[in-house]
Amino acid sequence: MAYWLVKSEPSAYSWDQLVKEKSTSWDGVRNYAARNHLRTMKKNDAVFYYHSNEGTEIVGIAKVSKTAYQDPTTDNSNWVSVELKPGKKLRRPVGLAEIKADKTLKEMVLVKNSRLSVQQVTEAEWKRVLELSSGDQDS
DNA sequence: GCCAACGTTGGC
DNA sequence: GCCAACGTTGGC
Repeated sequence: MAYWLVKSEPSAYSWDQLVKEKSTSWDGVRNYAARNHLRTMKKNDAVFYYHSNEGTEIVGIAKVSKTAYQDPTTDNSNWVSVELKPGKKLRRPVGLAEIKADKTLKEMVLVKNSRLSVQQVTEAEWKRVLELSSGDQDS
């Protein structure tokens, strides 16, 4: 299983909205690197849900419920989307400042290339974020 | 609201 | 195929 991170501005589509709708088509991606990641996603892959602009924190874990298909918002077959459904909300959101300050996490794509909207997350990074979100295991 | 970083476009 | 110009993103 692979780990990912997707970004969304809460004013456009928030975690709460995903929870409420129970599933969403992750479309509108118009960046080749992000697109390639979407294509690589497998069913049940785990996806961190990051709020950009407002909050700037990882708030929850989504799951890939349907692998890549033609993006319904365009006729251009270059672009794909996947279907995501909400998994668990983090016990405590993990903020960007915290990520930047953490030894394990400061190499995350989120820090290195903050503009990429669909990113890969390593297993070590995944586990570390979960540690931080569950509280007190500070380094 | 500002600005740096990045991706894309288009002229040559 | 290079590179300057431009638009967009996102942190602050």
